[in-house]
Amino acid sequence: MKFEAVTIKDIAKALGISTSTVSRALRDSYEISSETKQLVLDCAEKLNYHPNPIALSLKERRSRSIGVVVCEIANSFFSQVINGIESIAYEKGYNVIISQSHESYEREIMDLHYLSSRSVDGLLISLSTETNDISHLLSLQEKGMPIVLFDRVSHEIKTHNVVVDNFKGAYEATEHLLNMGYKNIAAIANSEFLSITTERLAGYKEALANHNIKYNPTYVKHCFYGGMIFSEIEEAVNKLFTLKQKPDAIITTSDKLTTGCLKTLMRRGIKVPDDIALVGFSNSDLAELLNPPLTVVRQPAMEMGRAATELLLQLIESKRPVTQFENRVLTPELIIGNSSVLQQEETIK
Amino acid sequence: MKFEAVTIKDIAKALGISTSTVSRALRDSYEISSETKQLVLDCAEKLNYHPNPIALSLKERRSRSIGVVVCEIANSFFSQVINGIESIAYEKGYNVIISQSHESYEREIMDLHYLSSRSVDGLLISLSTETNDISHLLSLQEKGMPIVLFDRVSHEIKTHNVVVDNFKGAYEATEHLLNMGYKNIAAIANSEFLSITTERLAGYKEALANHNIKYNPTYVKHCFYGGMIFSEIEEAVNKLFTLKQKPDAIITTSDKLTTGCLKTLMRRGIKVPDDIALVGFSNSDLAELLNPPLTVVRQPAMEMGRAATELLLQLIESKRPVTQFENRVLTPELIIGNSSVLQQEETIK
DNA sequence: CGTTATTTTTTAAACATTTACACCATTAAA
DNA sequence: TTTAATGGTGTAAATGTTTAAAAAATAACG
Repeated sequence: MKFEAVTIKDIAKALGISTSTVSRALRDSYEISSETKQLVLDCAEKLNYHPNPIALSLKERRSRSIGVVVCEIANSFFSQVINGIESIAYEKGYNVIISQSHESYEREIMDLHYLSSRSVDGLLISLSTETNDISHLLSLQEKGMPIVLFDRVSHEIKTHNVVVDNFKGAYEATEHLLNMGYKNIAAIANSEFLSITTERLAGYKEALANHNIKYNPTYVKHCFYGGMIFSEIEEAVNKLFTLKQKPDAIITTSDKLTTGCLKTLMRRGIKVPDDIALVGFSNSDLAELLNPPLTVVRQPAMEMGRAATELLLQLIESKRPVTQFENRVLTPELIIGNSSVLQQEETIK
Repeated sequence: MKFEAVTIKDIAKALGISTSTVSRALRDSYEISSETKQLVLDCAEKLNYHPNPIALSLKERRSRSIGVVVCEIANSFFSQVINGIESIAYEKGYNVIISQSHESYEREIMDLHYLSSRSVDGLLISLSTETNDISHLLSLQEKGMPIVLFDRVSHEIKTHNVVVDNFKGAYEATEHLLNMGYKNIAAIANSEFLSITTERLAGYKEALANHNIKYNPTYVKHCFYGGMIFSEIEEAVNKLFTLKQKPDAIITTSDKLTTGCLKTLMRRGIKVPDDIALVGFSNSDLAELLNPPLTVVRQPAMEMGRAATELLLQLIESKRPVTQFENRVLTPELIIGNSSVLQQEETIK
């Protein structure tokens, strides 16, 4: 049922020469006379010859493919990152093999096993929420596998990183809320394991401090699965609303948390921003269409995918072992909607 | 820089036996004595042997990977489909190589070339908007490449298809608008080339006919690039609003068109549903959070991906050539929001 | 014409694996 | 005792390609 392709042998046989001559002619080696070259090229053309990438992979011990592990494909942020990855990979003749960890540590390990056994030439990974031990990555790296982390990174592994300035994103979002007159700002954040969580919360705290607002730990709720389990978010919101001093604003630190939080508020009949303001990290194209149009911190996701892939290919194609690693930091963008702007205060600036 | 893996040879050398014995022992061949088997297995374990899939691919002339071509990854519908594809592929030990056509015929051809030269074992494809000639698919199929089409299909190629009941989805959406009292229902649709367009418009027309509303061709606007170019949608909306008899409702036939249309209406300050109602095909998770909560036709995207992959693997793994092809039709779901329900008429039913 | 230098081509090994076939002991049957 | 069958293992070829090394063909030169 498989179509058998034309091989170098077929060309050799057709022309009555050896396969090595054909091989060299095709790669335009200086050792082959130009007549023979032309002959081979014409014949290859005529027979519609295409080199077999698998045989090549076997020979060269490289597959010209890269593995990607994200927690979920169907997520605006990650699908945009993948878009960026794909664009560079396509350009450079690599293919992209994608797998999802579904935020599970176990699944992440299996994915990595799978990808490395499929002999990808390198790996792009954004850690799962459950991952706080990265020895699986370290051992892969030790065996020589080039790895680049993006978004959810770890400083326990020495390699290229691509992240957004999470501190800045959260700082600006929080400051924006403060400028709008909000004083009791709660945060709904991801798992404490994740780099994005600590960095974003740090920005949040710093903004509070700089505006002389005391940091209140009960205002910070963590959703371990980042909203993959919806009840997590409901619970976080509920807890915030049972506090004596209810918050007047919420900042959420990821796409799923942001939309999940809005959903919960809407279902509970809580008006945004009248009852409570909301600002969140989100890469949804629909932020401005939401009710209310959402103030979001938007990450240059596509750019992140592109940068990570470029760095990875650099690692893969480097002749000598790389020891100097780059930590590329992209800039997030605060897009102001109505979810953080009280109607009557809209004139405040 | 590449880590050299343990091979069957290393095991053979370590135990002083031949590679063929090792190979057979590992695949648990009946020809090998159980002592030898145990010896080999233990040794393999100890050396952390993993079979080289590339060598296997070369030998077996199959790569255990499938190629996917969609127009865009960062799109709720397609990312959900990919999620489904990935889940089945993972289960069955195949990997998924994704590429995007970006709605370009030329790019689609290049993608297919690329994937087939990478010797994927089969292809899953949803046609680009520009594709009205599928000879590239036919010639691939002729060479023995198993192909399954989904969502945007063509009846010019005999193979498995997985689609949603587009007629029904559009019919029910239109009928819903009619039931809500709307009479002048416009449609913003994709390229006329696409199967989804004709099927969905057919459902729309049939619903009108069954409610004794005359079909008005000027109410139907096509966006060739399905809203990938935003101005297309603006133009379509503008044209509808310059008609003498302005429509009182719009039905949109795809994700991008739906959100794009809502965006245009919002930017123009047109109130939905007060000024005009809107119902659209969409797989966004955020439909209920939009302003207004959108009435949408939702496709079982994940299910579609799963079904298409199952059918493809069936083709790939079939011993004998398959001649009976299945056209699997899934059922869409109409989710009613507020975008199609006039507030004062909310009681009408 | 014979020798050397140069150009061109072929041979063979390698990449990791599978498998038809051959081989060699045993052991059972004749 | 010979023959045949059986069980276990090794040899070698095959998958498609590259490449070092050997070989052959050609050219140059005295």
